Amino acid sequence: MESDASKPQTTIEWGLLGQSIGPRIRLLRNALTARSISASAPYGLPTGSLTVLALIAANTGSSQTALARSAGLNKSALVGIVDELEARGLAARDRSERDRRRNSLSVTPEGEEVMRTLFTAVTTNEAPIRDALGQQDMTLLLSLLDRAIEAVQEADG
Amino acid sequence: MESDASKPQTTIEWGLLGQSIGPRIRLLRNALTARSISASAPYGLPTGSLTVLALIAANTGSSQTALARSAGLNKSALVGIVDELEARGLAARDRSERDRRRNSLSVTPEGEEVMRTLFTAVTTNEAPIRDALGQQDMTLLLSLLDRAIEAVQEADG
DNA sequence: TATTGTTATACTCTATAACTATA
DNA sequence: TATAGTTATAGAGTATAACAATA
Repeated sequence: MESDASKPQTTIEWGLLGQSIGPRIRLLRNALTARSISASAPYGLPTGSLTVLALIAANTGSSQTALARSAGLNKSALVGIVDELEARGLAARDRSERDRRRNSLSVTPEGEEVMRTLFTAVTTNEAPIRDALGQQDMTLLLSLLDRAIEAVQEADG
Repeated sequence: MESDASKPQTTIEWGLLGQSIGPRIRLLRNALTARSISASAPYGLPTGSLTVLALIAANTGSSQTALARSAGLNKSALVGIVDELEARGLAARDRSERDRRRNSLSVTPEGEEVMRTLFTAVTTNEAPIRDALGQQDMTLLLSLLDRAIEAVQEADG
């Protein structure tokens, strides 16, 4: 890790969008995705799979529609992800007894393991941010993001 | 605007990823993109174009490579965006005199106008977030995001 | 040799619309 | 009729690799 004083390291000049959140979110997403792909490629799982896996684990028995809403995804988009998780034996689909239209989702023991392994990759991935912000500001950032998420979800109905 | 007490409106349970920034960024990006598309569709410009336009305006004479780095994009990805902006007469490419490999980018007067029009769309787009956070927390969120961006950019070299 | 911009190409992610099976 | 999940399909966004022009 070299400290390179030759880099200007100026904050990006956003111009008219200086007070807008969109461009920043996009940039961060691109950067994190790029890092995440190289980190999780060995496991052959696409970026969003771990998120879905974690959501299933935290909401066992959830339906796919409910899960899609939590993940901010279209229900169709979720099908393929769950397909893959199921094919790898990481998650299970069971028909709900009470409403046979619904799938009841759960994580398998294998899924739990993979989840934890990938979790360390994510943590490593985000380490630069965590290090730069420190524990306190990181927590603050997360809570502000949660409030932002809540706001857009409410706005979109 | 109805206040609907019937909605549980619980914060999403991220489980293992409760302290991770990635899933939240992804979700916000999806939500904002969806809203942004419906907002800017009348102008026929893809989501990222306004960001690039604003960056060009704020950094007149910038090269494409420099711009790509600022926007967090691959230089190849930027070519198509600039192509479109140029085709619509919103931005101009001129060969740099001092280094004839480089393009010197600038925004046309027409581009300035479109930029301002689209800016109002973006502002409307993000209004729910701004309203929910208030001016102070919004500013705080933006500055934390900027620090996060700086951190990942430095980490990625 | 190294860098800027370009092209060709392919892949990931996500959405829309139409379908089925249940309710 | 309405909802949960599925399929088929299409589109936006982005990256990699190879190339030409210039340094």
